Amino acid sequence: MAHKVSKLFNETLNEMNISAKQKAVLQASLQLFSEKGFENTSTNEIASLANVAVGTVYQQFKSKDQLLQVVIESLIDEVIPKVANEFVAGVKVTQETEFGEFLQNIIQDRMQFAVDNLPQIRVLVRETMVNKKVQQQLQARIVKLPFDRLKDFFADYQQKGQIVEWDFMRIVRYIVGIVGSYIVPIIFSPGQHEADVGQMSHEATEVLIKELKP
Amino acid sequence: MAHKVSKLFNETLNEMNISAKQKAVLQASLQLFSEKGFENTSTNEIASLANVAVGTVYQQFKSKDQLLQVVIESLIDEVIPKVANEFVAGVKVTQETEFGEFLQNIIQDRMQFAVDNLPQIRVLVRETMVNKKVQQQLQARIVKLPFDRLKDFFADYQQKGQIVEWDFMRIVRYIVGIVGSYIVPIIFSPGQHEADVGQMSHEATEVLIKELKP
Amino acid sequence: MAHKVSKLFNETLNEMNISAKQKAVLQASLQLFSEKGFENTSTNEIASLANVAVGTVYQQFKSKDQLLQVVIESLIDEVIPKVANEFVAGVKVTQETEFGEFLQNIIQDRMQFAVDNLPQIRVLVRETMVNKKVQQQLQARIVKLPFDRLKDFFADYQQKGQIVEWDFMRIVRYIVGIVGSYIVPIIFSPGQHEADVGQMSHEATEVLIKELKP
Amino acid sequence: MAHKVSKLFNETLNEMNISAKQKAVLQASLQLFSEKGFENTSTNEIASLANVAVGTVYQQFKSKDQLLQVVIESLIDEVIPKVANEFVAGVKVTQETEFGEFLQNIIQDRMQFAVDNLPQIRVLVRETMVNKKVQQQLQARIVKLPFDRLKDFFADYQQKGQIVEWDFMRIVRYIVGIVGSYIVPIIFSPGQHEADVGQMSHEATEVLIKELKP
DNA sequence: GATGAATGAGAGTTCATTCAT
DNA sequence: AATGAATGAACTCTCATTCAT
Repeated sequence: MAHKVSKLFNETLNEMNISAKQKAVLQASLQLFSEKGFENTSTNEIASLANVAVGTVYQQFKSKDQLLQVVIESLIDEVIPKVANEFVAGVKVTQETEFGEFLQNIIQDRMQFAVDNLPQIRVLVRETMVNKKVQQQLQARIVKLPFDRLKDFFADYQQKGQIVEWDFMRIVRYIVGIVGSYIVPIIFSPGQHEADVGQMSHEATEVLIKELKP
Repeated sequence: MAHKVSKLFNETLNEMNISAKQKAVLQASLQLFSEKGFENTSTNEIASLANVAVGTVYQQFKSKDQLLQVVIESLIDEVIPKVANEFVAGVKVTQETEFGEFLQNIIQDRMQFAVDNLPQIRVLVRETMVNKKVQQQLQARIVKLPFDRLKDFFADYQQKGQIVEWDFMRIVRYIVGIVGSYIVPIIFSPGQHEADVGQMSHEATEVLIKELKP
Repeated sequence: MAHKVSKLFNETLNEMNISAKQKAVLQASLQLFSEKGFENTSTNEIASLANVAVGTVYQQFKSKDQLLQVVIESLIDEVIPKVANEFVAGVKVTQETEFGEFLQNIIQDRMQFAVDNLPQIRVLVRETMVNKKVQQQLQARIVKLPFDRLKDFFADYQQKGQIVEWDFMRIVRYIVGIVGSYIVPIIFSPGQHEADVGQMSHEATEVLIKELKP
Repeated sequence: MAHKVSKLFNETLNEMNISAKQKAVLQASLQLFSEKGFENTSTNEIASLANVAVGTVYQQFKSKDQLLQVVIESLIDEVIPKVANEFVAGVKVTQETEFGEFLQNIIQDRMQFAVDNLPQIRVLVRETMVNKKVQQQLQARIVKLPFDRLKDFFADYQQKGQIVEWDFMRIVRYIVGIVGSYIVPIIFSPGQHEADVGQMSHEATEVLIKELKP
């Protein structure tokens, strides 16, 4: 179930009807913005990583800011919904699935996803901190994500009396909080952790099951 | 128990044996780095906010990078330990204090602290994402923070059988995770939330008590 | 007698044996050079006003400079001689025509011509100021203009004792000077004057008759 | 009576309270704008002619456009009024002065002035053709020039019956027209004419006296 | 002939840093 | 110690020109 954002990003670029060079520009931008941050990346660097002349960058994109916008918007408006859809659709659950197993699956999957896509997550996090427009776009997108199927599962477990009768958003908040307590340190310290997703997801599931008991 | 980082930052500057002008420079730097980010702040802006000539900035500080270093180091090596000390020292607990009350106090206090010091937290978070040196410094400092007294309290509650026998770091991780699930959205969306610390800390305590039950 | 330069320019283009697209390029160039000046006009703008791809511009013309050359040369070497010929040929004069009537006709005609063709005159004036080659071309052309018929008329009036025995060029200089004193302000302030050609030519004729009396 | 605009321009710069380097920048700008036109002059060229670093140009002036503005405004709002004042004040005329002598003096003086200051006149002419703001500023300034003393002289000659009873502005128009018929060709062809101011002013005076007879 | 994406030299501009005062 | 004009490397961006399609 875990995806490579870079692959989905490339698919998005393919749908954008731009030339191979322009795609290379956007890929180089994503990579460099992720590695060094937007302000510390020069258009010259982007061009040379993309094997392209500086002017080519500006053929399609009006400014460096617009380049960021396009990269971020692709992530927010194209990649994130795809990721969310595939994630939600990929959740395997039957009438017999215990909540613990269900939760373990979700958590392991999302942790693996985070660990697999640290650079792209970092760009989004960083730009969200600096750029108001990005904040609003991301927020607007998150609100619209199709979590209905997931919501239904949780409602089912609530009806069966397996988990507490809290609001769906509150439950999500705590799952994200506990998962984040493992993932955020990794996001912030690149290359320092050997992330053991199995161990982390096991622990996180344990505590969350306890937390969400009726 | 909650503190104003800016006040502690000023105290730190007073101890640094620098002139009033240089203090103003550091204060202006912290403010502007927090508002616009390091890269988007020019030395001219810093100088003019500090009511000082550009040259004066370079009298004391070798470079703009050093200026950031000094600001960040002051926060990490002076302010954070003070904050931690005062926090830990300020925790009121007796033999009769129930764990719930103890936890509620801690959480409310730290949430209030976070809400009161958003700009400074933002600088640290942002620079930690871009700047490897800052990452290492912050990490090295956190490890050395004097949490022994706190640790003892938790050990006590564990001995009394009031909380689960998890590792202290694991317990802290979950507390930070749950508290973070309320605070992080506020850090990322400046000016959008009316933070109701009372309500938030109440909810967070409720879930954490459940989570930490034996 | 007054002509539209744009019409003559088009005729010139028709004689040039170039494609419709290339004609559109030259027309767009003339228009944009006149509106914004050569340096402030980009080849992209020319192409898009001409509804043509940039490459098409360079199919026919070696460089942007050559484009200017062609436009200017068409004006100087084709349009101006035509204008001059038609003007000179169109002067109606018989043995009975008084000098005043003759002069009034000439002046009114040329003033109307100037007012009708301000944009093209502006291009020529502007480029003449910046571009040495244009200066030389224009000068060389003016010297060769076929003013013989006009010269004869003036010689006739001189023989009849109706006008002063000045050199033809000196007479022309003063006519141009007086007419210019009305027209130049209009050239320099686009859109500010309601040019009353009747009134202006009347005044100019009055003073010139006086001036050219024997 | 004839002045060097460059000297008056320098005086204006001295009154502007700017450093020697900044003065050099403005002088270099005037020179280059005059020689090659604004668009064909690069900030690098200005800096190197002024013996200054590129950055220095931008220390005082926000943009290349502002540099032009400052140069033009100095000419229009400082130099031109000074020139006009000195010219009008310098006109020597007594009750005995014949109109012809009076006119000859004026014309020779202004022709000499024009010939002596061709570069600066060229900048103004050229920018007036391209730049609407300059047009308005120049026009607004010309209207306010203090020609009262001159007007009185002409009124005197009119009362004495020595010249025709035309409106002052109409008389000025024709003087400018005739003088212009000698000067404009020189403005437009730099370095081609050996301007014989004596001969030119003599001819111009001759025709103007005739023209302005009652 | 026509196209327009690609090119890269060079433009205007910024800004961390220096240094004479 | 403080000043701020001066510096120039490096940035973003433009645009005349080319060339594979």
